[in-house]
Amino acid sequence: MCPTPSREAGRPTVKTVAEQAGVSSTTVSRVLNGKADSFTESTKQRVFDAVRELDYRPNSLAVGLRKSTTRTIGLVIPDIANAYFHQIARGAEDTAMALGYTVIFCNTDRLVEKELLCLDVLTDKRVDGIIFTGAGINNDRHVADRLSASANVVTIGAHRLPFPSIGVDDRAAIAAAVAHLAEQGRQKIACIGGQASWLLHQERFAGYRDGLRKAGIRFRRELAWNSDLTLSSGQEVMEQAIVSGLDFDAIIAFDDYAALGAMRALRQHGIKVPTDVAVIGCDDLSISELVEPPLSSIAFPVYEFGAAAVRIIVAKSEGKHSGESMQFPYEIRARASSAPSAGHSAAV
Amino acid sequence: MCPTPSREAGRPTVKTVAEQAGVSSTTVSRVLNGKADSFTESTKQRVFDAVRELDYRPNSLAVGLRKSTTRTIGLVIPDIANAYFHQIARGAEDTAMALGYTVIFCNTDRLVEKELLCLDVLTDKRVDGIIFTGAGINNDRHVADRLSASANVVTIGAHRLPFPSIGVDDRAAIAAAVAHLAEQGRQKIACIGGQASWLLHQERFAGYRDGLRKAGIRFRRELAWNSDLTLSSGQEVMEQAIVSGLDFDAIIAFDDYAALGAMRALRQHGIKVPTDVAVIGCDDLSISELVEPPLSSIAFPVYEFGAAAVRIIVAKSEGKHSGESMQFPYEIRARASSAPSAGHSAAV
DNA sequence: TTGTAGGCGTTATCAT
DNA sequence: ATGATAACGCCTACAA
Repeated sequence: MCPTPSREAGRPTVKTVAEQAGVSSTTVSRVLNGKADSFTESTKQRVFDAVRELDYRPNSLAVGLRKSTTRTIGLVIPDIANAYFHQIARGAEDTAMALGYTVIFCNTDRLVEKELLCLDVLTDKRVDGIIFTGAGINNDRHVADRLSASANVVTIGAHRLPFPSIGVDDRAAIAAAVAHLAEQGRQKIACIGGQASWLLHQERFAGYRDGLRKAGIRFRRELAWNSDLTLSSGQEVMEQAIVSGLDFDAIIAFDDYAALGAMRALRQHGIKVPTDVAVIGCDDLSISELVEPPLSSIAFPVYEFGAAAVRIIVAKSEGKHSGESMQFPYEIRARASSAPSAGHSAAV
Repeated sequence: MCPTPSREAGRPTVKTVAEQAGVSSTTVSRVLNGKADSFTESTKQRVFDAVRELDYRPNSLAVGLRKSTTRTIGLVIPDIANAYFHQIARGAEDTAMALGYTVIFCNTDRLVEKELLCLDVLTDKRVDGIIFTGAGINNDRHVADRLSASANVVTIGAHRLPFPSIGVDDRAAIAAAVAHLAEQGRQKIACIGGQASWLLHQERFAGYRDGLRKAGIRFRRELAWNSDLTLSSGQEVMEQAIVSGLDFDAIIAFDDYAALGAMRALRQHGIKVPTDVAVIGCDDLSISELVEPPLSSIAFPVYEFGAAAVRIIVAKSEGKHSGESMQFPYEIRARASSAPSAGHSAAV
């Protein structure tokens, strides 16, 4: 009448299985956990049969309580709706799932209170580790203060936290982008940065100046603009620059959203990209190659960031100490927005 | 020397707090859970002080085990990297966090095995409910079979599962989009659909035919194309149609990605949008208004989908039975791709 | 080769 | 107004 055992509240426990199999719960546990090779075949078989018939699955709450490890990883993200974080999330979840781990995620909007709340919630849930992304914008003292130094944490992106970190050489990446623009014969290269207090901005801004210096171009303060690295903010800043009558023939934005906003402002003023102004962004969002003209950008292996973070956490959690920081390569994706005849890619 | 209590493995428990406060652990638990208003002020105070000093936070594993509720919600998504799901995820997480819940998410790529795996993992973790999104593509029998009928599940989008469902009237939405194209004077309206077996496709395709009928346009089989509703698939299908020399002056795609792919193919063939062909998509991804020309689309309150799903689950989980299905309004966002002088919006 | 008993941290029941 | 105790489901010494 009811062949498939229902998955109601009253789910079977080790005890149920033990009774059904006619053994003790110890035996069930050991068979299921692969301990003790020394078991009668018939015993094992009876246990497995009972498990199948009852559709038994261990209660991970109980397991977690007992073993104080939950095979769960917390992912702290500013905003899952921001394209930059999709691939991180995807990489993390894929890898976690493949390793038998689960991912809990929280959005912080870079709000300190929310960051702390997330940290607390995750700690309460006894996650085995936490991936902390997208900061380097707030001062992150509060994070360090809330976490024990021995916590299993990995940061992604520019941070100053005492944990293994994953990312790219932001400074060199931006410098390479500037070099790319210079190679196209651009000499008046402006930059749309973030806010001066952001660690991320500081790194990339240093790269911008490096790039100019190496290209033999003098840095001009009036061509270095600050934004929030959002679409609207990029548009605004560009608008300002145009109406101010500033003279430039190229733009490097520290973020694709800002670059897209800038392109929109340029279009509205009838300024042609790349003829009049070449544009290159940063992060290579999936949108970027869809706009007209396709936006050049600096690509990072973001999926790998998430995957690597999980691997580091799992390794440490399982006793293998691999907990090192990692630097990934970046790649300039030259498209029509910065190169008359686009298409080539330069990796580092 | 060490003012901030460290959060090492040896975290304080109720017992620790009890000792520190000079009361029993029962008292601690009751004070903390707001039971028993009948407590000496001094007792309460001592407990709260101890909690603060020790930085005590309950172990949610133990709580979950005891109360068999985890304040955790599972979010099953085909692919978090697909723009359609960002706002769902965001809406779900925001709402969950505000209600004191946590979200676990898994990507399934619409693979049956992965869907089942997710379901099992979430059940093992004793989540209080599951949000199941983006199906109506697979036959979802396997999902229903794996879940107890009393499970706290909410589906988002076209499904045939015996659970409360959230979405829009897909059929009416597409019909409205066809009406919009007809209003622009378009008579040869083609459609880029999904696969015939997809529930989602069936609904929207019915809407396409409804729309044609109401506009007094005869349905022509050769203008109804099937795709995977991806960028590349949309591009391919469009390519095919063009080289086949088919005659059409408008396109409705059942998904923005497909529409964007189609626009790319049109551009490559020098066909002007909207002059030669008007295009409208579906889902109104955030990308869509960034391309040139901006893509018209049907917008759904996707953030609300996620939020509402969480609210339904939480309500049911906490005993209030609100578990009803919900239909949200859609809105035609007419932009330059379908309207010479774009800008107006028609909501329903 | 297998079973018994205790405890992970919490809350609920029953006393006092 | 507060405490002792048991139980949630599991794993793991320690015994046999």
